[in-house]
Amino acid sequence: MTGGKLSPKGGSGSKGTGRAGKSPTRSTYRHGDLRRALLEAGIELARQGGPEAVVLREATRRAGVVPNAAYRHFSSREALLAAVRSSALSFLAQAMEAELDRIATISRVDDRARAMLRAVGTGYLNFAFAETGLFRMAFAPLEGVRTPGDATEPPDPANAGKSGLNPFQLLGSALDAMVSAGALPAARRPAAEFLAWSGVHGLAMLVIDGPLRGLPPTQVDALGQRVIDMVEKGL
Amino acid sequence: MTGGKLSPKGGSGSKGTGRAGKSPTRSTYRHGDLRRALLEAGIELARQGGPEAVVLREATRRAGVVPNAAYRHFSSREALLAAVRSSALSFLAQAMEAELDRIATISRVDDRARAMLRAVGTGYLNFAFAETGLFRMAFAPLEGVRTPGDATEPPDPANAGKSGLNPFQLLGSALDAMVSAGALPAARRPAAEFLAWSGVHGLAMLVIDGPLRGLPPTQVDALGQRVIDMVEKGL
DNA sequence: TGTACATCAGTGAACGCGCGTTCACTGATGTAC
DNA sequence: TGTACATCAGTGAACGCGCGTTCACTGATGTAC
Repeated sequence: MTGGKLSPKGGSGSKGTGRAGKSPTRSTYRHGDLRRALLEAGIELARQGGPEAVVLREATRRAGVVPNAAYRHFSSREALLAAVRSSALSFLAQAMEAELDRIATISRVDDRARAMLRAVGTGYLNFAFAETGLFRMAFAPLEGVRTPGDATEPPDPANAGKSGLNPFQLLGSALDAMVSAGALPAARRPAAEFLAWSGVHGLAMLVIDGPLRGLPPTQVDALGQRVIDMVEKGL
Repeated sequence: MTGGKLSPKGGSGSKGTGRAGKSPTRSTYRHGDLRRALLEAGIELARQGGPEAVVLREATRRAGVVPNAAYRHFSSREALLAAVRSSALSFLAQAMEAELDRIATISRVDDRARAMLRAVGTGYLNFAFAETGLFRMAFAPLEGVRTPGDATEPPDPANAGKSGLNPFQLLGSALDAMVSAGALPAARRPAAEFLAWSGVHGLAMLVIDGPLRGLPPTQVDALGQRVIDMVEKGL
């Protein structure tokens, strides 16, 4: 029984070398960083197939570990899903921030505020279309979690981008900027995030999962900008 | 072996009487209308738990029949799902028509056209919130079907309401009326259904499955009207 | 009016599937003396 | 510097689960003569 599934090429033994990553074999008995490996496998699974594809056993397979080993690091499949979802939300925030970075040069405050709103929306849609699986993961309803998207609720840093803001907060700050700049009447500010969010989220869902699936990318992008027009004008 | 699962209270024997409905026992060897019974069971399952809950074996259980009996009427679970989805779309169309009926009395054509758009949106949201499971069923992505919602594509009468129009067509006709009445510039008409649809669909998804889950009904309704305001103004 | 036969809707039994999760274990690591 | 021991990350084997689907069957119905 010596050896078994371990170490076909034997050797290193010392710790620190032991990040086997996605290889299904490993040279050490201990994995080294199994929690991270499972999380990364989970993210990859979600990327390809959304939340349903995040299967505990498959994650352990990819980490080169026996199925129940996962329970040292996650109390259940749901717990793994929750961690993957936090990452997905964080990626979404980053996509939104990337669009925000592109408009940093605009000087007029009202133009800039409006551009922020558009950037936030464009980043959201870009992510939804480029990373369909992760986008669906970000908004998957999880049993235990009160507000599934978690984009609205307790500002968990795990859900944030580089700015420290989560996707929902990024939208909120764009709207605040519009009010400050006089581009949006203060009376319209309350709950405005839900209106704007509905517009882009709806298009995303129709295109990703729904009746608009299969629409050519150029048309999807055009539609995206028109939805954002509608939101900007209609708020 | 005579009797078995059949006929505890024996009797009728003649056909036509034999609609056993949801009762798990039946007095005839033949069921009478199993296809319909399976479909209705499927609708009930979808109503309670959405598409995932439409489980072939459970539908047969409710129809009081052995699991594989379903294959006399549906070639696979997917085929049953497709039939259930058609019904769901038809119910959605009816909910929209019900709202349209309420505004039949408005005389000014432009007011009336605008009210049609609002009615269509309101009916859509009412249905989404009142019949969450069926709403999700209506837009579930099915393997075999080209355009999952089927609300856009070949106008299958099975998806329609009393007017003969499916949900997508109802929206389109409201927008056409707005153009005729001068309430919407013709230049804005193309693809306008996708913009309007995105707004209401997004809110529906956020509330049903997403981060806005659990919001009190009054707030949900208020938000619904504001989204419709945004759409009307932003189109 | 009666009999023979084809049709086909439902039965009965069984498959393989992969999943999440539990149990008792063993081997490697780090620490106290 | 060496030894004893506690810790705990990963192993190995097994569960029960319900699902969709296939097979060969049998019983009821309708029709041709």
